[in-house]
Amino acid sequence: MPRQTATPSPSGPARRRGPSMADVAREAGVSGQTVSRVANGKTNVDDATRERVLAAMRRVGYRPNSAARALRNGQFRSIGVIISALPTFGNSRTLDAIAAAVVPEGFSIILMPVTRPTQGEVTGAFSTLNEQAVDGVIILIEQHQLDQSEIELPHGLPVVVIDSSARYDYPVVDNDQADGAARATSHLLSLGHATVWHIAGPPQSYSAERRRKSWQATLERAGRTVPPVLVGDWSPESGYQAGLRLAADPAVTAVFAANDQMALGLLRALHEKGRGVPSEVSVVGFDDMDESAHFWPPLTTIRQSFEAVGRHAVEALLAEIETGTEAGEPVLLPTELVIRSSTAAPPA
Amino acid sequence: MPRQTATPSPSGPARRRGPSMADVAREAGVSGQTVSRVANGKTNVDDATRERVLAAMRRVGYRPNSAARALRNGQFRSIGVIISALPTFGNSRTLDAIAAAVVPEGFSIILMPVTRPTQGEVTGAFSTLNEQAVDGVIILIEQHQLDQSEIELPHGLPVVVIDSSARYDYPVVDNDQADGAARATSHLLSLGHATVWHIAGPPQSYSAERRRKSWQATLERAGRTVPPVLVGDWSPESGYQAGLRLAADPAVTAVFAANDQMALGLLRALHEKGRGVPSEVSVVGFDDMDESAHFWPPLTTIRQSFEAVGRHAVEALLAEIETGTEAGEPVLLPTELVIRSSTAAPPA
DNA sequence: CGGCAGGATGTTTACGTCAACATGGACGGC
DNA sequence: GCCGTCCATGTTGACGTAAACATCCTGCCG
Repeated sequence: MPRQTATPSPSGPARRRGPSMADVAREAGVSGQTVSRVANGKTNVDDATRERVLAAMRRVGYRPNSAARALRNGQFRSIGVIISALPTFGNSRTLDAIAAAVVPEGFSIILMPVTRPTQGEVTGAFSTLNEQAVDGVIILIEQHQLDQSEIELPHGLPVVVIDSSARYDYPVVDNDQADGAARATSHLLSLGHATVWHIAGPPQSYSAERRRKSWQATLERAGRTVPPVLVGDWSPESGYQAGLRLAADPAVTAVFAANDQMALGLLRALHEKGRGVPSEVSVVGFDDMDESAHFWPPLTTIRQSFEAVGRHAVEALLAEIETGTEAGEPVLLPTELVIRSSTAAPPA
Repeated sequence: MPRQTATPSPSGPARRRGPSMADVAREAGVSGQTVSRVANGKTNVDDATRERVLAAMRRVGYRPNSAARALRNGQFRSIGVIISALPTFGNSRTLDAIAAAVVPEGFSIILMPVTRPTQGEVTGAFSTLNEQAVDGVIILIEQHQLDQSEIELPHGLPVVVIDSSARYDYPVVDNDQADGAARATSHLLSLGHATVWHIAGPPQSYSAERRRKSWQATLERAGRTVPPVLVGDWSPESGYQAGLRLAADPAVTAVFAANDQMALGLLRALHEKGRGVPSEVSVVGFDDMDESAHFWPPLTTIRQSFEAVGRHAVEALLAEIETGTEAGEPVLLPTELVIRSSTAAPPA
């Protein structure tokens, strides 16, 4: 067998390009332009011709090349979602809502995960943003994470932020954290509790801070003493640790946890220490996860609508892409108190 | 002020195209090709020239146009993920792992959510697949959902499936469902329980079926009676309903729930009926959610590594894209039994 | 029956990038 | 000192699509 001479054909990935409009045009005996017209549903094409082209498309297995289309039209019909902590309850819900809202508009979602910039590597979001590939961006990470990352938003790129932080220069959509925390606190107060303890989220989180401040303001407005804050990190484990301390204090009769996961850890701590819920201690969470209705006892909590947040964010972003002008006022979606079995009047 | 005459400028969305290589080239006083070479990190460029080009890029705010690149190279450097039920624990975890694995390779993730084909609308995945926009696809939905959807995979598109179903013609990556269910069942048996009840997932789900069969086989191999199966739908509520029935039967001392969420509902039912866990009834789940360690009592469960699944899926897909040949054998990842406090020996 | 409107279809061109080839200058070997 | 090499850089063209413009045909009006 003779030594194989260098083949001129591209050796590597065997990049078979699919059939193009020209192929369809040849097959149907029309010009490429007519194929384009059919592909785009233009009306000024004879029915017979249209049928012929459609048949040819099917025969050769034509699929429009989105890259060529994007190049030609100067539009990608896709939006990026900068996200970290994707598997988080709220984030995955919101992402799902964004995806659902975007599909009917004919846009695609490009995921731009923010990874820790390990040893100077560029983060995913950064490298993707560094090239033109999306028509707009929805930011689903908290302010402090964005600050830490080396991401710089390209000038002129439409952006919508999902967060409550006031520091952003971009349109913002979020649930009304303050509203929810006030509802939770008021609910416990109205049951007759003298005051309400609080397990807060991490202080870097704007949402956590917002909930904490609103809890505090609600207590002060009612003229109650404000107990010291316990600080968690959203995780069940941190709720458990805080709960262990709370359970040891007989004065504690009502606790508002800044999310349902910490509430879960708290419940476990109370059970372990033999404190009855809600007979001795009432607990309110925040989020209303699927699981919360089946915690033991079923958790009273604040429901926020991640679906609505996702929908509004997409709406605002698409409007900005369309018109080139930023949406005006921030959007704050109301929350809802869901009363289940973890709250009751304090022991007599 | 005179009536404004029709401006020749494009009225609509004010589609400002960003600066292109030509702009950078003009600014730097070099040819477009040299800009291209710099942008792609080619070595055969004089250092001084490179610096000049880099500076020009920064000055004009150049970002490469990925559409033009994709068109030119015949490659999109992006992979699609066909997904339904994104907010689900396992799916969001897997998606995150996929995204993380894909970024270092310089690929992007395009989300292709499967929406119910309401009144003949095309689903997201379908419409996206219908055009060339990705180099490969990872399918993260179950066989029966794919069958129901009107999705047809384009011929020749590299595909990897995350599922255990044997019916696929594509490379498959998944956790070893049978392995996990066998571990769970054996664990309970080894504690001294006469037999093990089972709350199964929906029968359309291949994973659910696989777990059920393995549970049954394990019992039979040990010569135990096989109790009737209770069928749930993965939700905590369905676990609760099944649990209500189980709690009423004093013969029940050990239950294997096909996922942690149903186990949660089961726990609630047992508490409500006053049956002690694990003193009277032992419970094992499947998944090892973040929350499971803080259920009451902390749940013994089967941990599966969604991270590994995502990594392997990406690896297989990229290899297929690269070489054009399908990966060979299905990959089954082992599971792990995590023993916590919801299991113990049966009451004497 | 000339002329003209309007619809169907074809031709040209540009979108931004990069492989392939072309050019031109510096340097080393003989 | 001549020629061949190698390297930096420039020029050309093609990827697939669709807007803009050109052409041709049909049919209707005066």
